[in-house]
Amino acid sequence: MNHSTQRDAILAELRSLTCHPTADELHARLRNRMPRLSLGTVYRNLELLAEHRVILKLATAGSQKRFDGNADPHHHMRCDSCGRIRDMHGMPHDGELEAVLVKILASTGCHAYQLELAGVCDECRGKAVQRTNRTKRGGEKNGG
Amino acid sequence: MNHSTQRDAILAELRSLTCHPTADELHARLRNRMPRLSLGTVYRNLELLAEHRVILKLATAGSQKRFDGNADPHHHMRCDSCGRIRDMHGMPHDGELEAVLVKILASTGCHAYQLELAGVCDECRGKAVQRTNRTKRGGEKNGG
DNA sequence: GTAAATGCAAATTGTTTGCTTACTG
DNA sequence: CAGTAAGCAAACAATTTGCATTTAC
Repeated sequence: MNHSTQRDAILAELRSLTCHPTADELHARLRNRMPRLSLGTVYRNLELLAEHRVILKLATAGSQKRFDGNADPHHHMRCDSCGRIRDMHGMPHDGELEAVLVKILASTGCHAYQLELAGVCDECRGKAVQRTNRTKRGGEKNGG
Repeated sequence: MNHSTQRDAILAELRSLTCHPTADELHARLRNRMPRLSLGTVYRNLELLAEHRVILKLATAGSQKRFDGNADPHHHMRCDSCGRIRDMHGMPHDGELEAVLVKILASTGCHAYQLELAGVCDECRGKAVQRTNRTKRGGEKNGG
């Protein structure tokens, strides 16, 4: 893997975000600074970086691939309503969970895990009180 | 949700499998018996069944959606080498893990979780001893 | 100077949708 | 019969690929 300006920029951008963007979201952001950056390059590099375990390709039930600049194992929650994926840190029993998972990794010989919780996020739960289900499905326009 | 012959067949087929087929894998299998079954119908029904939580739409890092006839929360392992997804039951510390996750669901208000472990499956590890890495990437032709 | 990476566009793949006809209750 | 669902084909979206050019070592 040679050095490349584009790859650096992609990685830096991804790392600067706490959300979990798709390839085209990253592309859109970077295009301001690098107008000639092509979407294909973004795809190629994200794939490459994930293969080298520099970043994480998320396991999600969604229709687009999402990436995470934080390659350390941690947990995600997918909101049933808005489709956003959020990091769960500092959730109750987090330490306990971590401990069990470390043991499981060791005993199975696996190198990583991804945990996706499904539910309705705080933000959407808040909304639901005011206007109850105006739209049927939130979809996944916003990635989180 | 009305009753439908096709939906029954799709569900039965999915439940009869321990692997986690894609829509077109299911379609291919069913087509023997139901030659006029269309792929669109398979997609529509899988989506519907998953929405009603009768089956599980898997969260995976792969490029195709995979479904699981077993809607009860359980764990999966994705093989880095062959791409197959396997159920992990009876793994060490399973009970412990379950217990923590139940607590976490309760305290976060989530209704489900999916855990995907990543590593190399027993079968591939076996092969690797005999012929070390003849093909670079196993891809994900075989779904698990 | 050779291998790797880019940009661009075209191709491919997976999934969804529109519409007409056929079931189900 | 009124509402769902199916079949089929066309549309769509996301991702990958081929190829000529550029960049890194």
